[in-house]
Amino acid sequence: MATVDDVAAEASVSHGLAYRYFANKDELFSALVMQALQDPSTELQRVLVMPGTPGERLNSVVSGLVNSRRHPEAYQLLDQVLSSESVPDDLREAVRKRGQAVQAMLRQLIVEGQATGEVAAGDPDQLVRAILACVDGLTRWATYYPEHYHQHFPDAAIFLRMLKP
Amino acid sequence: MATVDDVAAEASVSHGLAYRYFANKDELFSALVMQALQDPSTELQRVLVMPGTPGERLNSVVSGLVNSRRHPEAYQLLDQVLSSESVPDDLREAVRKRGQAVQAMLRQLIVEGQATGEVAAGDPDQLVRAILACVDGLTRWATYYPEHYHQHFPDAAIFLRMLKP
Amino acid sequence: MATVDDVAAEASVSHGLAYRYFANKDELFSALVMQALQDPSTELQRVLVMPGTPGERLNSVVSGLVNSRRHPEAYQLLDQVLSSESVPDDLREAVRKRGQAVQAMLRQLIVEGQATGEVAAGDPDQLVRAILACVDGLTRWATYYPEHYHQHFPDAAIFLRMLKP
Amino acid sequence: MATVDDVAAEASVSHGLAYRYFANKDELFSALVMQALQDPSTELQRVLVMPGTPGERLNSVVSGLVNSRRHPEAYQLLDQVLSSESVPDDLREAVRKRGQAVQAMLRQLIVEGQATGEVAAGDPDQLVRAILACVDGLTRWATYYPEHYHQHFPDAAIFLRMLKP
DNA sequence: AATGAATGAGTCTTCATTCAT
DNA sequence: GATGAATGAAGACTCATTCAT
Repeated sequence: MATVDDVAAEASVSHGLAYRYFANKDELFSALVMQALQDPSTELQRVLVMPGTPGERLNSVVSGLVNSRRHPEAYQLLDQVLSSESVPDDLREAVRKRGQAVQAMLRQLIVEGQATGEVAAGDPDQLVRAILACVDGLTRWATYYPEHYHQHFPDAAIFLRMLKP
Repeated sequence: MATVDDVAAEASVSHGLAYRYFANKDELFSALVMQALQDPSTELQRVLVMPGTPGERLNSVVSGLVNSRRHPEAYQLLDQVLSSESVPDDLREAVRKRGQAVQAMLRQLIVEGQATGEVAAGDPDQLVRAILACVDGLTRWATYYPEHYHQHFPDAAIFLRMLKP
Repeated sequence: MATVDDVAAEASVSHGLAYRYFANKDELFSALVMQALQDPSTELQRVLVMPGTPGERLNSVVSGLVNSRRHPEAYQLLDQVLSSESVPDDLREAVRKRGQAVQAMLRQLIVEGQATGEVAAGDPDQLVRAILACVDGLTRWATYYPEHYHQHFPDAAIFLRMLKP
Repeated sequence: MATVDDVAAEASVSHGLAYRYFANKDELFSALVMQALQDPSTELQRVLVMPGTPGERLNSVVSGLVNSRRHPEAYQLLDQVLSSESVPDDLREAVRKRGQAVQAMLRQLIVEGQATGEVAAGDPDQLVRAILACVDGLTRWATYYPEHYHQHFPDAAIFLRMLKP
């Protein structure tokens, strides 16, 4: 991971000063993550209050999730939180919690969509996991194969086929 | 990353012994990764020489990839290689190379499948990325949400819908 | 060789601090040696530009070399550099180079002294080696028999007899 | 210093076997040194019982000491003992003791030589140190400037001039 | 007797953290 | 508030030593 000196230099302050604002490295890192945790969530909230059938709103949500990975910086940080062992447990838990909120929201839309016949039958939990695994995978690809990432970024429509009846 | 002591303890030996077998930590770690790199790859090769139409073989490959994540240990290690900064460059490159080999193979099948009409039209590169992002995402889910992973493991059929015309 | 902890403790600082000033142990040790290499060399240069016959200047040089061993600390360090296997090659070479400079200077004076008849005839290289072996030997004695070293420190006149015609 | 593996390999046995013969590395090293301590001493004993005036015998002793450094291997080992910090104290003491025996012997001959007028007047201890410093210095030169060592090995006569009245 | 697999204490090095200025 | 000198805990690596075979 980045050293405290790295982070402080990035902010153009001394590492000593960082300890005036944050008790330790974990808290400094947590603060950065919490910030990333806020930004994108708002976008999702808007989708939830949108009008339309469950299937239509599901389309919007999934498209939003997929396309948000066109600028994956914030998500890459959240990714790191989950994969790094040196991250404090409570931070990892916070990130995981947020992931589960997205899961629950998606599950609700899927169940409603199945009721209206707009979404394929089947275990809604499996469908949620399938969709979210894809979105998470996109984040990883953005990180590790950045060269061709934008050129062949998959259209959200492809992922939506998984939900088609 | 795991310490040499961690790895040695995992094998129930002292860290000193590890250095009888591996020149340094990098080589120890490389050996573990190379092993993970071998094991599952053979399975994929078999699928390639299978009989059947491109679409049928594509079904097999994707099902194989998806279901291989039911036991994600080896893939988690490969995941780590890509995400950890402290991994030697040549090792990361080896893992990336292998990923690209899978990409190429999948792309070939998709192009053939589109020719026979078994696979949806569209940029084959996008389809490849969509599929592989999903598979990669499954590995992450296995790692960070292990509790409910097996209960609601998505059926390969869900992912195959992305390729359906 | 001394450990980094030893050297740091000698300077009453933590080993960690040593790494603020020196990239690694080799550079720390090199710095100490280079310092020892500078200090006494200046003295010799002054003798070379002294007035007087070759024989007189030779007397001064040899007396200077011999008496410099009354405070052998710096020379002991140079001694260590040559005798320790764990010293980096370039450092050893620097010390060796300096020894050869002293040799060359001494040889020149001896040849001139032989021309004026102030120095005994014979292979000048042998005479150089004889004189310098003695001086080196004094350094060793200072190190390993420090008890009686100062009480019976040999007068430079004794060594000068080796050069008397 | 050499590792136990090095020494064992030199003797074409496993390091494990070394521990059957020697309690530990120190004792192994001590045994090597003690062996070197025996060999050359016999030569000196013979000189002591030689006939002749003190001055003549002194000539023989010094010539013997100087010329013994034409094959300095054994003495280099003794050198190491004194200069290495990791040598057990009792071993260093043994080597030092032997050095002092040579000193005492030489001093006796010098005192007798001064009585007969064959040796220059002056503090006999200084003369002893001067002679032995030279001999020790020769050992060092053999070790650290081996290239030109034999070509210009100083004749014993040069050193004997230090004792000339 | 002989081997070499196995252990762990000791050393170099990094980096989070503290604190005098 | 702000800096960076200083510390020490932790990790990679070496090697003397032990012991099962």
